[in-house]
Amino acid sequence: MDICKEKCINEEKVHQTLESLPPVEEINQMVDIFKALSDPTRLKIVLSLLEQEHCVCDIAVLCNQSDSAISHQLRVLRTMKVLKNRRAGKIVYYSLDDEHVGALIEMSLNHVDHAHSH
Amino acid sequence: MDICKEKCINEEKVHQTLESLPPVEEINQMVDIFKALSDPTRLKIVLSLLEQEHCVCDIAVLCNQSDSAISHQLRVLRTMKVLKNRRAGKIVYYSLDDEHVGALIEMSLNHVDHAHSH
DNA sequence: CTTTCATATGAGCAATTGTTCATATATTGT
DNA sequence: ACAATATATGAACAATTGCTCATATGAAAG
Repeated sequence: MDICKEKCINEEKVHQTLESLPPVEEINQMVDIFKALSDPTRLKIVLSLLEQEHCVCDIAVLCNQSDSAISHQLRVLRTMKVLKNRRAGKIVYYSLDDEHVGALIEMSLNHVDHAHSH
Repeated sequence: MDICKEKCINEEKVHQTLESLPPVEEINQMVDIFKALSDPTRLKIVLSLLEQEHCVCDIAVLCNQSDSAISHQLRVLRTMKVLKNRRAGKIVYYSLDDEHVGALIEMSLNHVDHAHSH
């Protein structure tokens, strides 16, 4: 918090912004959600599950990836509480476990659609 | 598109979902935004710039990082068109260049606040 | 024009990530 | 009990990432 001397720092502005920042804990949780969606395979998985559940095998087809690769990524998303699963015999069905993820994806679609007018 | 035989695949459901998926191009752009926000330093930078512009030096203080590290990350965010900058003498001020990023962050804060009730 | 200060950049390196391959577990059918 | 099938997991490895350190650029002041 001790903003040092002899530098180009605008202490006033820094202090203002410092107060407005969320606690570290929250920032890290936000990072985790973004990280979950920041890989093409994982994003495709989540996109695939927006409307209906799917089994591992179907998700692998949808993502053009091996069952194993998908299983690894499903574990990541499960651990992050983005997805949940239910077992039906040999088959395991995955579905969304986070109501907010849909909204996040919607926003990112907005970003992409209204492409930059630079 | 040729969904193979002899497998546990539910072709019906896979086809439905396949049609609902955005084109690869769009998915990659979405991934890029999420990637931009999926690092604690970069997210903190963007959070710091939500309300007002800051110079590189101030951002470094706000993020507890070296000027160099911040400069590297600012370049990443500039390249991704998340930030823009303006020069005032020796000092360079950075600010948001993407109206949608604010909304994205808002959504992720929602996610964090209404913490999972599992 | 030389020095100083703010920022940018390149090389290098440790840490992390996403996949493959081999193997394990779980459930069903024979 | 055993084989077959769906999913999960661990080790290994290449690729990517985010930082540091040294150095370069660009602007103001002496």
